[in-house]
Amino acid sequence: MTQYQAPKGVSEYFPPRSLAFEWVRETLVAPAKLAGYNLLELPIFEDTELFTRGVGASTDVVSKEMYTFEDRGGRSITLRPEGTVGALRAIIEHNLDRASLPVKIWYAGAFFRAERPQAGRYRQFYSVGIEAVGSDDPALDAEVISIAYEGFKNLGLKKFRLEITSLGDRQSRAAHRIDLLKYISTLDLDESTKERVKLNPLRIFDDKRPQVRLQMQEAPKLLDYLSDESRVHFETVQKYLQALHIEFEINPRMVRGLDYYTGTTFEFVHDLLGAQSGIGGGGRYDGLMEEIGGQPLTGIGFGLGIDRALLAVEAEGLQPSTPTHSDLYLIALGEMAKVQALITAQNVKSEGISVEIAFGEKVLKNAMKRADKNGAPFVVILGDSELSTGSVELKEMKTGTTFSVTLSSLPQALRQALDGR
RNA sequence: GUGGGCGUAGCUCAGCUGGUAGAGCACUCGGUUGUGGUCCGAGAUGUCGCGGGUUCGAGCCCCGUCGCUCACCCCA
Repeated sequence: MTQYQAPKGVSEYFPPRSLAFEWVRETLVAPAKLAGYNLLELPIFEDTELFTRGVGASTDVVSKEMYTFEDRGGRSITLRPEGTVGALRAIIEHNLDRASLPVKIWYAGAFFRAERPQAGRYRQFYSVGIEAVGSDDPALDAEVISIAYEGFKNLGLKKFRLEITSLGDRQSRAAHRIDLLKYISTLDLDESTKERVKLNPLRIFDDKRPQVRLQMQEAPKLLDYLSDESRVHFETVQKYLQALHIEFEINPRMVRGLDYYTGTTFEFVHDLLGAQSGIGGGGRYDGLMEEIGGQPLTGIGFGLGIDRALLAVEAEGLQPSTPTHSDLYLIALGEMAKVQALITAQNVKSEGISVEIAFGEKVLKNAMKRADKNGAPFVVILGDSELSTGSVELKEMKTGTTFSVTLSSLPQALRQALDGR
């Protein structure tokens, strides 16, 4: 065993898998950019209170999963467990919500939760998120959902589902809560579950244990308590999704782990991932801006798990579209040739062609083997004869054919050859 | 925080009822001078996670410990 190991439960990506990770991240971000969302680069830590206020003290995330520490000034700092609250804080702090609404931003990066790791669950994980603040138009809900949907679809994923529900507005939930508590009080539950119910009775819908699920079969569902306004909003969102040919199922038992969600709420689940099947989720948060000191603006957003999306991609046997090799492999024989190789590589790269130089190779045969392993479609050898004539053989590895080009015209010749393949 | 499984070469793993370690892949070199893929040959590689115990002797048995992993709780 090596002396130093990465901290427990972190996900690390190195070649070649890091290329797939990068591709997943960019693919998930792309639809947001196309819809006019712009980058918001955020700190990875915030004042602890921001999360306890925003995410909600009753949540597991806040009550037992935060990486919290004291900085040198005695302030309580927490590594961000999710992205929405920090994004809204930045929007408020920098008055981004004074411009035309809705404010539409995206972000990507690491998040932290101090949980016991398992398949698809890490202590440091990566998400892509978007937030749209300042509009309660149901069309915005549909857009946000469609952006996530397009991202997963563009990865090539097939075996994922979209589940949606509405958590209603304040009135809807107050009415439901009374009946739900009444129902729950008749159930036979263990102590820790009763405690959870006290904090947020909706949580019990998420319990996976059969003895609890069974008892919850007949529980009153929030969807049946929606106010007229909430119900119309939810129905309109559904209508839009249908128009976009985005398939979904309504899951009245869906509960999100964060307290701020209201109204439209959704989750993307993948069928091949085991216990941690959620690859993304989000929803409206109509009281959150005010909660953390901003204007009373409504908003909606999502977080998509890059780690889990990558696992899903691999589970479906999909390949990233980005190649792991360079366009050209450049072999230099001798000291003089090495200088020329560096210069040639510079010229080739200026044409936007990727090139790798064979470093430290003395034997041509071995250099060729390496070229083959690299997978580059073209190879050029630079030796004494090439230096004296100023012309090189450009070899296409797949066919084994070579053609002679002058060093100065190599970038253009390569461009042609690559385009012609 | 609770429970199950597992820790042997860079990777995937084998190692029978205890006798101080092996395979495949990968890697390095070679199969006559500057041309790869296949094939053949040669080579390097391990404190068998760590500590203790039982034993003449432990990779194998016992205890502890650390780590990884899967699941529960919960979530991306």
